[in-house]
This record gives sequence, structure tokens and C-alpha cells, in this order.
Amino acid sequence: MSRLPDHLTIGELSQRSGVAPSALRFYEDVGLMSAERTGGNQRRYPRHTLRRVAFIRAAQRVGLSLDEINTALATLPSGRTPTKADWQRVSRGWTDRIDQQLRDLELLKSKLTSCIGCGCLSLRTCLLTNPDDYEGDRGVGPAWLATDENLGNIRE
Amino acid sequence: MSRLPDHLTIGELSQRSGVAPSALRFYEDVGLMSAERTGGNQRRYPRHTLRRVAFIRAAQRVGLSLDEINTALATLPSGRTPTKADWQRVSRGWTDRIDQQLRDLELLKSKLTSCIGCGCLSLRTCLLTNPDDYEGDRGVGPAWLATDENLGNIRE
DNA sequence: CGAAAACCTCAAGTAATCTTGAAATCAACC
DNA sequence: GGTTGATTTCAAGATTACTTGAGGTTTTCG
Repeated sequence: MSRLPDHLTIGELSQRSGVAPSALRFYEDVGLMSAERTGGNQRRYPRHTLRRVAFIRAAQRVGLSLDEINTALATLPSGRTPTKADWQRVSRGWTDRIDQQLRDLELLKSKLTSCIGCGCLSLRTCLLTNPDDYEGDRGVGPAWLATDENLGNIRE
Repeated sequence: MSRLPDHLTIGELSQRSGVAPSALRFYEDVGLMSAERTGGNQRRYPRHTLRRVAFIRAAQRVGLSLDEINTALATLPSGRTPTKADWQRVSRGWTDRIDQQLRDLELLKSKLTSCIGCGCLSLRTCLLTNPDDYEGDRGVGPAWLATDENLGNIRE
């Protein structure tokens, strides 16, 4: 229980990271991590692998694909142990990314709110679906948005 | 061009909604929408179908799966045309959902920020991956977080 | 009328991220 | 040393949301 070995089995790493063994093997397959092996060919993970798994999961939560994570990891120096500065450089991008996501969500929310206000769900005015305005050739102005007749024919 | 027919072909609906024909057919397959047919079996969409497509895409942007969207649509009255109130009820849930997403992201960001501050990426302290705290039996206190030796063994 | 563009169905493929299962081996414990 | 639980590999399957292709029909337009 409290033995604190400096190598973890895949089961232990799974327990402690909350990532299924199958996922860990998968990460290895795609080159995101590696493992030492016992004489009997079982994986043994050095302790710092926990950090690597943390990195991967955190990056995923920021919305990176495994491919992108691989790329991000590749920008870390392979010759030497990454410094705090290296790590900060990489994770800085995440903060930016989160900020962008926050902005997107805020925008979506405000659009949705005005949609609820008018109750229309018009493709033209409610740009939930099309971030860029696009052409539709209906000749009806904004007034129709509020008319009851235009509402909710969603279920036909 | 400006004929404004009250039925659209799949190509027209695709153009105006920005959704590929194949996707529209797919939505029909999974029961998200329906279409009238010509004598020659081609789809013809009543104009309000645009709104339904808008609904679907908007819901997707809020993070709903097509299954969830189907469920949401099912809560709309099938006998009558949904009212503005019906529609607002449904989309209210979206706003809540967006708010939740915003909260999650803010939390993630603040955690990430403190992680960057210490540069550690410890599974225990940076709960990016595990929202709920969990047990790890290392006996080392917070102090190690700042030591250089613990940093960035991400690339082993 | 006849050609071209658009549409039809159905099956299969794609992409990402894993999970499951089978059959066999390894490690740990008494 | 044997039993049991953990681990191994490899192939195939799961899920979501579509796209692509083949082979054939319909619509439209000149």
C-alpha cells in the first residue's frame, strides 16, 4: 500500500491517473508515452510518467486532439529535461485556447439569448449555426421575426 | 433565383442551411427531420425546415449530441405547432448548459494558471484531470512542487 | 427530345479515441 | 510449486457524425 516503488505497473498507473489500462496502452501505441519492460515483458512506468499522463489528460480537457498533444510534446526539448520555462511555454498556449473558448461560448450565449428574446430561430438572424453571415434571398425584413406565425414550426 | 418556392430541394436546403445534403439525409435517417417526396421520390422540404435545421445545428454548437437533440425535440408537442414558450423552454436549457460550460472552463483555467505558477503538473495538486480529489500515497508535501528537480520530466 | 445536372438508395468507409475479447504468459502470495 | 489475479498481444468492435461511391432515376433546360 505505502510502498512507493519508483516503478508502477500499468494497473497502478491506471489507478493513480484515473486512465484505463487500455487507454494507456493506446497512448503508447500512438507514441504519446513509453514504458520500460520487465524480463517478462510487462510494462513498468517510472514515477514521472504520472506527470506525462496528467499532461495528456489536461491537454485533452483544453480541447487538444492526441495528435496535437503529440506535436506539443515534440516542441519540448528531447535532449534535456524540460525546464519550468519549457513547460510554461507549452501550457501558455492552453490558457490562450481556454480564453478563446470562453469568448466563443460568451458569444454563443449572447446570440442565443437574443434568439430566445425573439423566439424565431431564423437562420439569417440567429447566427448560431453560421458564424459568418451568408446569403439567403428571402425578402422579408426583421419584422417577421416577432410574428407568431413564424414561430416554432419546428415540429411540423 | 428569387422565386422563393415554398418547397426546397435538398440542394437548396443544403445551400441555405450550410449543411451538406448527405448530412441532411443522415438527419432524416436518425429521425431528426422528415421530408415530403415528389412523384419521382425526390425530397422536397417545406420552408420551415430551415428552422429545424437551424435548431439542430444550434443545439450541436451548444454541445448536444444528435441523440440529445432528438430527445429535446421530443419534448416539443407533437400535436400542435410549438409556441414561443415551448421553444423558449427548450432553449433555456441550452443557456444553462452554456453557463455550466463557462464555469467549467473558468475552473480549468484557474487550475491551469496555478499549475503554471508552480510548474509542476502534479496529478495531486493540479486537478486538471481529476475533478474530484483522489488518493495518492506519496508522503511529500507541497514544498516539492517548486523544486527544480521535480519539473518537466515530461519528456523522459 | 435529349443531354446534363441533381437526386435516389444502400453499403461501405472515415476519423478519433478508445474498449473488448481471446488465448497465452507473468508475478505474487501461501 | 501451484493457484490466482494481473498483464501481454493482436484483432475486432463501439461510438458519433457523417462522407463517399456505385449504379440507377428524375428534373430541368435548351
